[in-house]
Amino acid sequence: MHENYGSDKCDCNIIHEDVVNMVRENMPKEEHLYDLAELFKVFGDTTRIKILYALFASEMCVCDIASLINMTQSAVSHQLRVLKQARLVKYRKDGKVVYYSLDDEHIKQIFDQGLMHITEN
Amino acid sequence: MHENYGSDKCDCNIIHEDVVNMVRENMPKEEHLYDLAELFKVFGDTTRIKILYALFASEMCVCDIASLINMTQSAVSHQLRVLKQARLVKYRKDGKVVYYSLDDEHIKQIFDQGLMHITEN
DNA sequence: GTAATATATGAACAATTATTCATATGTGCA
DNA sequence: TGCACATATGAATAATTGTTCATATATTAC
Repeated sequence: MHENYGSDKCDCNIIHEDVVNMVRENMPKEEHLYDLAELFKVFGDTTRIKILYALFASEMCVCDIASLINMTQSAVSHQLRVLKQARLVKYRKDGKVVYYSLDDEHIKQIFDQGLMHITEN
Repeated sequence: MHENYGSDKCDCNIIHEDVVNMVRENMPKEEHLYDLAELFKVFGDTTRIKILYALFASEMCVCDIASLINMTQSAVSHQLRVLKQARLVKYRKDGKVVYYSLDDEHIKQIFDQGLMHITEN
């Protein structure tokens, strides 16, 4: 917690210095916040969301995923690489076919909470 | 569930039609998946993540937020608008000062799960 | 070997977006 | 009325990114 929150760039006066200091103490590390944003960037694309939801139900090969979500094989392959780099999916090879599956325990809960925000009201 | 998952664009053959059909049945509505991606897009930016984490600790005015995260007042104001449009924050006015606070129950849990993904290993 | 199929990947293009700068709005105070 | 301050906003710019297209790699079957 705390650290690395300067105030060089801000162009206005601090109004409540006590509040700012208190909040600063409770901020997670910059690095964690950066990584968190990077993770959510991965979730911030409809194609990747669809792929992940598909994999909730079953492991699938690239072709089947492309067919399911109606995208080209190339587009799917590019996005699978992003998901793999984010350690969200893993794969196994069987001949020329590559099967992708989920590699994370938290995604489902994150998505469920997200859906609750969307559908509430 | 199910609906709207065609296969016109796919340029390869379905290998496992049974799996594809089963997964298709379990897919949420396209619209929900789109909205979910939109929500995560909002989370997918370090500045907005910082703002939200700050508001976990306390309501804050724009100036204080800018000072805390070391960004210009203008940049913060722009991002607060994005967060407001996503129904993630709300505000109250007191004279010329505008205080922002969280307007959602789920964000914290989403972030906590995200951090668990990041910090595991 | 060759052909066919599944997947991966690099380059290019279009679209989106975060920040900056300048300025507008609105409030309080002298 | 005029000035100072807090915030909002429009336009411009730079950077990022998703898809497409062409092509490379790898495996199977003949």
